[in-house]
Amino acid sequence: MPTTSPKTEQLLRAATDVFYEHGFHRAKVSDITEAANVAQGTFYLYFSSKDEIFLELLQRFAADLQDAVLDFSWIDIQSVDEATRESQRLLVSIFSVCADQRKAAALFFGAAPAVSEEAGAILEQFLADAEVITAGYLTDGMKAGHVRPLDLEVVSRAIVGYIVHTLTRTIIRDGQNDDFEKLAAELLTFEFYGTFQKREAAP
Amino acid sequence: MPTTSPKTEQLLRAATDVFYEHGFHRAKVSDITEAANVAQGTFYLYFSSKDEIFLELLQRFAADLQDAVLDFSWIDIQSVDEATRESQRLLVSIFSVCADQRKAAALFFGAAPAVSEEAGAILEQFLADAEVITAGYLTDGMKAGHVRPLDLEVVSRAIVGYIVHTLTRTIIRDGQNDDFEKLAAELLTFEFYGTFQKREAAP
Amino acid sequence: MPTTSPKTEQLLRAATDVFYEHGFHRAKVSDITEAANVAQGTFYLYFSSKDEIFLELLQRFAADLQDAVLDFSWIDIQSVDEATRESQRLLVSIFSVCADQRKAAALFFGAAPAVSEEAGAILEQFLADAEVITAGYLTDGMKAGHVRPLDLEVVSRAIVGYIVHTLTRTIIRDGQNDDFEKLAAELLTFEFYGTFQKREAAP
Amino acid sequence: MPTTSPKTEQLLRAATDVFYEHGFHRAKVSDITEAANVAQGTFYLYFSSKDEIFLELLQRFAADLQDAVLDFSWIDIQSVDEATRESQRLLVSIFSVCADQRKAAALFFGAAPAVSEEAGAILEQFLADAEVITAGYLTDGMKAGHVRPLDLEVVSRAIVGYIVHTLTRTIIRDGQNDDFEKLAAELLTFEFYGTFQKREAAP
DNA sequence: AATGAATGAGGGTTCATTCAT
DNA sequence: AATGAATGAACCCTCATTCAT
Repeated sequence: MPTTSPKTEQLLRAATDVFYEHGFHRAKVSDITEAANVAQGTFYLYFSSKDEIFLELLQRFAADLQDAVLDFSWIDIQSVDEATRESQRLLVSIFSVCADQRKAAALFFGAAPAVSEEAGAILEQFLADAEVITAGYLTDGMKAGHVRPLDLEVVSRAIVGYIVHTLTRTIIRDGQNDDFEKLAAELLTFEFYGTFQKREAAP
Repeated sequence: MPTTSPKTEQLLRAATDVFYEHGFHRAKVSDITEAANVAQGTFYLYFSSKDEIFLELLQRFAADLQDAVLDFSWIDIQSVDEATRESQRLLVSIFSVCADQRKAAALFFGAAPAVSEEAGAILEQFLADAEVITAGYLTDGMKAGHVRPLDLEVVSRAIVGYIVHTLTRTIIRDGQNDDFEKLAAELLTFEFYGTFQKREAAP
Repeated sequence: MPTTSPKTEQLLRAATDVFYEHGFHRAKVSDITEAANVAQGTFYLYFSSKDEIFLELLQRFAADLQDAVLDFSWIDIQSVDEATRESQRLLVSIFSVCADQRKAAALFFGAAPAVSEEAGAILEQFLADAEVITAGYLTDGMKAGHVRPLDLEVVSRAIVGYIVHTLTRTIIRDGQNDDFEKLAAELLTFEFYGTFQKREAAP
Repeated sequence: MPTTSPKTEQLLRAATDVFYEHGFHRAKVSDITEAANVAQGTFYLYFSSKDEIFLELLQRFAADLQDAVLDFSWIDIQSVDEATRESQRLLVSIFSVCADQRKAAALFFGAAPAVSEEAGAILEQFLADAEVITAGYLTDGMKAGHVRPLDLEVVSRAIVGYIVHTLTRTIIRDGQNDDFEKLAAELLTFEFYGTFQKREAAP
């Protein structure tokens, strides 16, 4: 039912604000319509239920995130430097999407599973995809010889974890909005080289 | 109001199950009392509200987690090997607490912010503490010369992030229940050495 | 407000279908306009309310029924045979109107009182008229000597009752659509002679 | 869910009054609870919905009617006089049930189909049963030789029709409350002997 | 005349909490 | 302490009606 029309956008914007402010369950449909300056009944011309508008919210944000991720390609990456640069571009891109849509991002990462199975599944799918993609590029790196042997499942999940956590806390919660390059660089250095000063014997 | 009595425990156990199963908002107080085999009114002899029992749940779990973390001490750690061993012990300890209380852990990491400010604050405090502790031990490592120069805030948050994400997905969601040593070792190798094969120029 | 225009007819036809299908209260004005292939607002150009179109519906049907009844005249009836023939013609005529407008008939006899006082009053008036007319022809019959002494009120009501019941169940509900002569004949035999084999002592 | 308890009865009584007064669709659950002097929520401890209490109402009334009808038995009826007396007893019994529960009777015969398929089906079943029973006793009468040859379906339906119509108009609408014997006698004379003065040639 | 988007009052139902026993 | 029946505030959603175009 959710089409694209000015009212749809208006309601989605209002809903994002209201859900972010009060939480999905405490938010009333009338809060949303008030924020969108329309009558209560108007809501149901554009969305069939409170659940649906939340889902639509998530799906749009998830799509934007997907776009940021898929825009990035590992093909034709030759050198480590290139990989680093590309990885940085990817992180910055993800950070930007979340910074631009802070409230939607907060709902996506923080509220989805508490709302409904369906909403939780959207986040779930995103995380699963992210882990698969990460595992894929680790595999490529191993084949190319840049990446050491490691447990793909464990490490790819850890990588997704540090990114998501940085997103939810630094970008979304704290609202950090600049220096994404520096942030990404610091994180990638951690990912690539770890915390140790020098590598003694590779374990 | 929550004291310790058999009924209190009974209700907390039931609440954990019910909240985990249905989610906080869909769970009814009557679901909890049914699961606990007491009358509905009895609930209010032990807890003053539905919110309160959820809070109590979180606080108990948070305390257990704290215990696991605080049990671990960085004092008198001399060598890298020792640090590695201790770090592994810590991770395994955290994993065990979450595995033993899977449902409470799921509510703690997944549902808290959606329930109330107060509940969210408990998780928030835990994560903040974890980041501080992590930053502390990175600082120690830097002083001792094992840890390379790095942005404390960014990296400590990243470290907490990969751990929490592994907890919520591998331990809590997937229910992995053994091989914690191996899992911890793999993660620490990632944390210490990163993903790269060899360190070219340290950036 | 209801005038006669193609749209008025279109809407009335659609309303008949929709009310019959869903019942007055479950039927939405938008169902009617959809069925009539006009916009929702158009409805209110021709009818001032949902109640009004229902009323108009009933009134038209009631008028058609009236016509069928009034077409029939007791004047100049001399013999029993003639009375029988005329009565049969009347019944067949009533049956035909109801069969031709099955849905309107169903609404008239079945739904009117549940919709509004005013709607109920239309049916009420029809039944009262029918009883009066019936009493009138019984009186004529008594004067003429064909009809035995009887309680006019009770018997005329009983006569209207068996006819209405046959209408609502055989013609309207079952949709029987032919052999009205036979049906009418059978009913009139019942009305005139009762069920008994032979008349012992007239009570 | 509807059990027998003082509150159940209280609510059913109140619902009968309110539905009779306002009609099912205009009646609010809060009207019922006010009339029953309980809080709105209490309603849902005893009935799962507004539809359900209406259904329960109908079922109880239908059961009472059934009882009145089934109490009556054609077995061992030898003479016409006996049949007449028994028929009269039956009618009086039905009349009494409807007079004692005028409002429920009005809802049963007048409102059921407009409320829900399920409610309509209860009335439908009652009428169908009544026709079958009537056909049965006509058949017996034909075998015994008292009843003339006739179309069972048509005449049994006509008989049910005159009774139901008398019920709904004389007993229920007008509230006639005495002289049921006389009324029944007059009706049975009509049923048995028809309206004609004397039987000429049996048609 | 015609449209169809917008309105907003209204009501059924849920459920956390209370309280008489 | 324990019960569970009773409470009533809260809220989602429907749909008859209006109105700007």
